Amino acid sequence: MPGRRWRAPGRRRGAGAASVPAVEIRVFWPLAFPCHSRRVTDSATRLLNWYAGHARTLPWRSPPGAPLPADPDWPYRVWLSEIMLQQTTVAAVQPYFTAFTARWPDVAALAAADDADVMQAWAGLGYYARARNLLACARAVVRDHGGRFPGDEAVLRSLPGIGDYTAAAVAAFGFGRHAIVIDGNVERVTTRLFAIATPLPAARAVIRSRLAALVPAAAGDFAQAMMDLAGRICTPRAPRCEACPLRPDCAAAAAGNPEEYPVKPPRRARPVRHGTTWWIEAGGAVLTVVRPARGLLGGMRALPSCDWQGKAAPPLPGDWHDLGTVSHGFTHFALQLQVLGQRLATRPALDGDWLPISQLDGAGLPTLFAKAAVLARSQPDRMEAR
DNA sequence: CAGTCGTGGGC
DNA sequence: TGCCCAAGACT
Repeated sequence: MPGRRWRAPGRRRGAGAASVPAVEIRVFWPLAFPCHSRRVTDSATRLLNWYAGHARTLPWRSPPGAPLPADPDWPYRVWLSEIMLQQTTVAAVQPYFTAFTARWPDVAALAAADDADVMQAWAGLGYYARARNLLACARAVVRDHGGRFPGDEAVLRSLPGIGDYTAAAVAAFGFGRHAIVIDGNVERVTTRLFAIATPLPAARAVIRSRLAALVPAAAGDFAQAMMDLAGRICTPRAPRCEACPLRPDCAAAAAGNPEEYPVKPPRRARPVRHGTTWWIEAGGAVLTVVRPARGLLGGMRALPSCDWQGKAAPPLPGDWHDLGTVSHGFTHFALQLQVLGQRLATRPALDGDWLPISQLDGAGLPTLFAKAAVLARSQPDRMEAR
């Protein structure tokens, strides 16, 4: 039986994890679903056995085979991590997750936070709509759900910033519910496993139905295992099939072309846009603005700038000094941002906030404007006071 | 459906 | 260097 093949992982963390008896762990295992074929059940078991010995240790993850942490804020931590992990690497998320959970240890604390503080804390992580939706979601949980995250997938799905993937992930990882968790990792492993040649996104219906027959009772561990497998073995390029527990089952490996999955539509060329930002300095302070809530870098603190789609007039007349150009790549276009600077004896009457230059590093500028600020500060002699 | 929305790392 | 990529959601 599958349970006998399980062995205790080398290292474990979390309350009570080390004392969990084998018999208790076994109930999480995919013990013979009548609707599953033998082969599919074996695939899930092979993956879980691999995961038991190879799971990454992450602060938002309970160890393989372990019961859910008793911490009442566990779902909050899972949710926070999943929002941060959307299109973002584990390495990039970790310091932000640590900072957020230290500063806002539960959903009520986050819901009570000032918008500006959360946006500032999110600065540098990207996709800033996530931060706006993060606050909206925390406040909805407090207002509509008594400060406790719902465990039901459909209810989770109705909250701001939570789509199909995140709803399933929070239900499975945060509440131990049975859910079909599908992200880019799972898509890659699944399309290779079954050699699904339909291009994305049309392939998603097939992926879901194939996966539904594969997910065992331990749905959370299974999904985490798929992600670790995708990150370390079933990688986008040069997959290490020789080390893969699913090698015996994998149609793409058998055909010798795992790298050809998933099939994606051709990418559009990324245009280059040109824009201007203005460094306006007076008395050791620089003028900053908060960008409109929606759109690119929405809601973030920034330097005054044009919309880099057309011409824009400078916020004040005078002799502008060319401080250079910043190159920055966004998802669907590249930006060449010219930085023009002017140092004034007194602050002109302009909308925005004057920040001491010494405090700019912690001010929560997105990377684009942080680059522009570095450029401006690196050549103070280029700007003459008038 | 297809476009919008960041950033840093790897090759 | 330039391109692809990473635990997607929203419109």
